Amino acid sequence: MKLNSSTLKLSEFLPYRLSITSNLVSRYIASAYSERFGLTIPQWRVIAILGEGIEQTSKGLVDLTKMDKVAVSRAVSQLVTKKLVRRIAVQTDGRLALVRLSKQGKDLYEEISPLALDLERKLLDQLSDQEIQDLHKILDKLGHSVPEIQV
Amino acid sequence: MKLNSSTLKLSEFLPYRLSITSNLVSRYIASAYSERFGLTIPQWRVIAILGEGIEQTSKGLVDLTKMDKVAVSRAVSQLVTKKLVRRIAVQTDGRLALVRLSKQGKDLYEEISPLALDLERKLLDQLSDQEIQDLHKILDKLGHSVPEIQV
DNA sequence: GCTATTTAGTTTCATTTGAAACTAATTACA
DNA sequence: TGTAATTAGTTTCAAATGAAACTAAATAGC
Repeated sequence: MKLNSSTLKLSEFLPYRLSITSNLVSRYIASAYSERFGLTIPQWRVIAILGEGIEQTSKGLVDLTKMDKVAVSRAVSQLVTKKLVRRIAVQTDGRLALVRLSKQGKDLYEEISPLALDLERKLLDQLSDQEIQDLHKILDKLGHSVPEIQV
Repeated sequence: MKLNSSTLKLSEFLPYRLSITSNLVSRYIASAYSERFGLTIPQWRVIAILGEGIEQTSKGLVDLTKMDKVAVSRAVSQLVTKKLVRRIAVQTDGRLALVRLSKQGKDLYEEISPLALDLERKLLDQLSDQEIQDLHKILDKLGHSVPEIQV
């Protein structure tokens, strides 16, 4: 394969290819969550993090989801409205609120997470285990190569 | 490395990782084009395609950039305003207009394309040639794994 | 030839997104 | 202590995005 070193071809330009593929995957995943559970990707990410542990502050969610604080703020508000999470004030620091899955939220998490893993499996179906490992490693490296705010 | 087969961890969930990394890369590239040339990513993609050949219809640009026709329509209009491209009516088919780089557009292309390759090189700096080839192959496979509209 | 369908491209409108400003609380430190 | 700086989180406003409706031209099928 030509390593695109001196001539520019958009179809082989990696930032372009990465963006196209990622958007394709995101749209696929987003439509599954939206159709089946009425969730947006930011909402789903918040639920996924909360499902992994007990609770998080919004700041914790920002760090763990890599979304910006506006996106997290909105996703949490929407999830509160849907009664999937609750906000719990912290006595010792009035700026903080812990976010925690409600019973309904936990049930939803239990229902979605197998689907998510299944979607991932379908997506990675054509890749060997080696390629999946390679991809993780490559994404790590790319993340570290981008100046400024890293993954 | 754990292959994430039965438990869900967002930080290892590939659709998520792909999206985060791709957005990071896109933001990095977008800010370079915007700061130095006042171009958006869609505008840049149109110029990149036109720089590879002589001219294209908007439909051709849609197919080659994988952007939707609204995005292409807007990018072309903006580039016409900036006098970087011209629209040329087609005598034999009144629906079509060919889009072609102006002299200024060509000059800009000549200036940007080395920068683009340079940004790509910086980004891929930590990857071996083998890994770069792997990444291309993996993106191909992922694109084909997504149901419906493929890359 | 004449109507129906398809195709190219644009416009409209509603939603999403993100930067910047803002509020409220905490911490630093003179 | 009291003021300045920092931190958590929300709101506001403007720009980007995308689906759907629309215009105009070409093609298909009768």
